[in-house]
Amino acid sequence: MARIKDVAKQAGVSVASVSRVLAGHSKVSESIRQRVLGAVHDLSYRPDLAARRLRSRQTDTIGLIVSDIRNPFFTEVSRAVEDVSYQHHLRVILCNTDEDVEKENLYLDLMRDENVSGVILSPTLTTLAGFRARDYPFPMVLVDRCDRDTAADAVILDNVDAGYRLTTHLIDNGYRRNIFFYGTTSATGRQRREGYVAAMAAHGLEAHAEPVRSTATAEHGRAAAYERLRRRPLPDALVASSGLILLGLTEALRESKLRFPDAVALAGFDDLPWTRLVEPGITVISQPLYEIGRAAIELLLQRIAKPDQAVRRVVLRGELIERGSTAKRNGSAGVSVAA
Amino acid sequence: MARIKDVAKQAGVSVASVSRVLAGHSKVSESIRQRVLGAVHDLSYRPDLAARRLRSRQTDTIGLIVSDIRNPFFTEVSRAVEDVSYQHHLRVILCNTDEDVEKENLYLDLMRDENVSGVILSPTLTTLAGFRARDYPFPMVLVDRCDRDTAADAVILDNVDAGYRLTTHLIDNGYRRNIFFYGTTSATGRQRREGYVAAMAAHGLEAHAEPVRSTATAEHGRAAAYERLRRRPLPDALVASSGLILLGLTEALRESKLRFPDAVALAGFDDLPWTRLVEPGITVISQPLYEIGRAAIELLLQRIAKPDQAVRRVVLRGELIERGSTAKRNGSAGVSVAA
DNA sequence: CTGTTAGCGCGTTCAA
DNA sequence: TTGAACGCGCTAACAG
Repeated sequence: MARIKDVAKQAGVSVASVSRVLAGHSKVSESIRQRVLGAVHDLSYRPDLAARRLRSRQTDTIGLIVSDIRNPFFTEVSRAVEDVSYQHHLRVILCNTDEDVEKENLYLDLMRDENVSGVILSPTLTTLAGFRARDYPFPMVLVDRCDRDTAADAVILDNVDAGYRLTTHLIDNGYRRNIFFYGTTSATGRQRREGYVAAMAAHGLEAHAEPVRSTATAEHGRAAAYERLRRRPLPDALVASSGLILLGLTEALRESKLRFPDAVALAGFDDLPWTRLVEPGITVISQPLYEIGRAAIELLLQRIAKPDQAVRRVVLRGELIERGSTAKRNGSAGVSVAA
Repeated sequence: MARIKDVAKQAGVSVASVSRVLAGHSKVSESIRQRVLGAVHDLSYRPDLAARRLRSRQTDTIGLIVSDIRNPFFTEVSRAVEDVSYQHHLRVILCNTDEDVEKENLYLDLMRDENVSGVILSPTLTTLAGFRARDYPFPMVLVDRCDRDTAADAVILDNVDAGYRLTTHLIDNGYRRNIFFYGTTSATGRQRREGYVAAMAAHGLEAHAEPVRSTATAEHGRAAAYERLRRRPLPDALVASSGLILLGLTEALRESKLRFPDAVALAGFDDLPWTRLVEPGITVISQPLYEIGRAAIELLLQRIAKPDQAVRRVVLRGELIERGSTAKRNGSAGVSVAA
């Protein structure tokens, strides 16, 4: 393995000159430049990153900490983060917390030890409470989860609005006894529930929100829905606060031999391929997933460049995609309102 | 930020003793141990990884290079890799190649520069040709893709067998004009096609394999299938060589207003949630995804521990999951064979 | 068992 | 513009 001193010797210059040529920002005569580049090529020299990092105190590495990469939301976000990072010559360290605060803290400690350039975090509820980015020794951007008073850059959906619109759509289409299944492990589920509750109240309807411990799998959502579907009377509609919970609800309906929208309507979040494929299609709020990831990494890059600039927040709007699972009911309230 | 010398001073010992206590493998008196640990705690000392890596020439980092993390196969594999890595105090650097050889090479160079402990790679066809793990300066394990003569540790499905069994199942159930859509960008698709061709031949049937440039999205599969479904006569069945292509085929059938299995049967790979949800369920070969990822990282850990041991290969068997999309045809060959 | 010391490979002063 | 020398923080020899 060739070292910088080997290159210097081969080129007949000092190691400092080699370093300068490689760094590119200092003034070096063209002749030295050429000789160094030639030697680098001849020796197949590659700078030692460990040494460079020790000296420069920079790692060109960012950390991506999510609850579970298998959640399609985070899958897509991580892809965007990796894409942009790659373009900026940054490596990405991937971490899954499983909504476990201890694991999350271990990973955050790891980020400090790694001296990463920055971190993109989807925090647990516990960590989000009173969260301040400047309490950490590295730049950090939150994604997907963030409260109104959180002191950190963040990229989120307008969750309250999304929950409100999705619920209003159901009500407009004649569904009145709507049950909202929301994940209790993240701020997102609670915010969407808030919108649901507001929409129900705005129409003089009683809200029924079912908490779901939606830790990464759809299983909890399925179980909760299945339990509810055994009781009578049946609700008019089931609403999921996330893509994973929606999957669980769909499974529960299938298992209960209930067709939607005839027996029970269904709606939720994330426009994943299967929501289109399951007949007659499932109504969802679509999030611009890749865009969210891209915004997060770009916010982080800006924060790295200007550590002291004011906190910024990117709030994206979800798109309501109406499908058969919430088709208008005959003689429904929606119709009478329209009349 | 406290340094090792600060800890040494605070504890009234030498830096070497601090290093020994932290390393744990040398003999140190209990009194020094306690004092060092106390000082470490008092000063909130954290060793500098950059310095440690420069000195020890080890990074405790592994690279995971896949075509696209959004492919559910790699999503699940990456989760397993991260889990096991975490347990072994290893970090994971995530890389997406998009089946692009140039990107793949850049990432492999990066792995060298990073001096990673090892790499898990899902190689492009180009890279797989004549691949030898020992041509690289770090331990490497292949996942998902591997030829018979590849000189590298690898974890793969028995793809030929899986393609054969899936096709045989179709034939047994009375489907004879079966078209196989396979991804041309990976060895996996070709191997599964091989099994398909063999099964068709074994029953005296003509094989029709349609190449699909399945670069990470289902779109190419959808387009290819849609094109074919416009022509007459229709085939008896569509078979996908991967989960993503299966998604595309399903979309094409939906778009063509063709119901399965009545108009055309459908089968493919990967037992993802949606294959159960799309009525009447899609027949698939299920791969033990998490298991594949786990086997890969464990193979890598063993290779790291014993760099010179013989090349090993883990070949897993897929499980045929029969669903409505390939229901037995009336008066079919399957019935007559069974009679 | 403990301390002293010499690097690991590089970037960056400081003089020239 | 260029080169010599120092030190980033740590681990591993070596000597005691």
